[in-house]
Amino acid sequence: MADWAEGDPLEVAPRLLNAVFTHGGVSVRLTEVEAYAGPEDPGSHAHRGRTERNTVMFGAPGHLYVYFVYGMHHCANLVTGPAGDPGAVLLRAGEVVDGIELARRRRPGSSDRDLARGPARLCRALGIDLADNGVRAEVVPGEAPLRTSSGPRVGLRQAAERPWRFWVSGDPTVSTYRPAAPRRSAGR
DNA sequence: CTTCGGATTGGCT
DNA sequence: GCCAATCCGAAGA
Repeated sequence: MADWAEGDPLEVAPRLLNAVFTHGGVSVRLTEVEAYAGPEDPGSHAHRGRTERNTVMFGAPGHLYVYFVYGMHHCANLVTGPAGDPGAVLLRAGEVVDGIELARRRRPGSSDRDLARGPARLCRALGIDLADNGVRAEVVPGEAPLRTSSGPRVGLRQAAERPWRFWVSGDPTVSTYRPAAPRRSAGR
């Protein structure tokens, strides 16, 4: 991997569409991603500065930033830089194009379409967990999609209006958009 | 197809 | 203590 996947995450994110990401014996063609900029992006884990969890985001581009959410799920980002800047792109969904038998075993009961349709599902299908935080990412460019779309990022309460989610228009493996779930107010 | 609520743990204030 | 870059199953249209 090289220059094409490094730099401003807002520029890298659209280029990752149709690229093939391989991990744990499974390959996916990426169909949906989200850009997370540096400390100035209120939606980024890097917004409040460097901590033990997000250290990888502040390191060299080309590595995976993996984190654990909701007490049960993992999500994977490609760190893009630019160097010294904690930019990253969340890998939200893809189509399994190799190693599908292995992916099916990791996600029993799932249809092929749903194997990597969603950031936590993608991690499960590729066998990604915290042990993979900081490892080098294996990504090769693909043909530019005929059409792409962009819109608000999913599940965020901060900076929810920024259209920093990118996907391949009309692709069936793109996850369905859901706004951030409002938290139940106290006392009931 | 849609909406709704529960699961479950680590990170941060 | 509060909350999260989510998923799944159940129930309704």
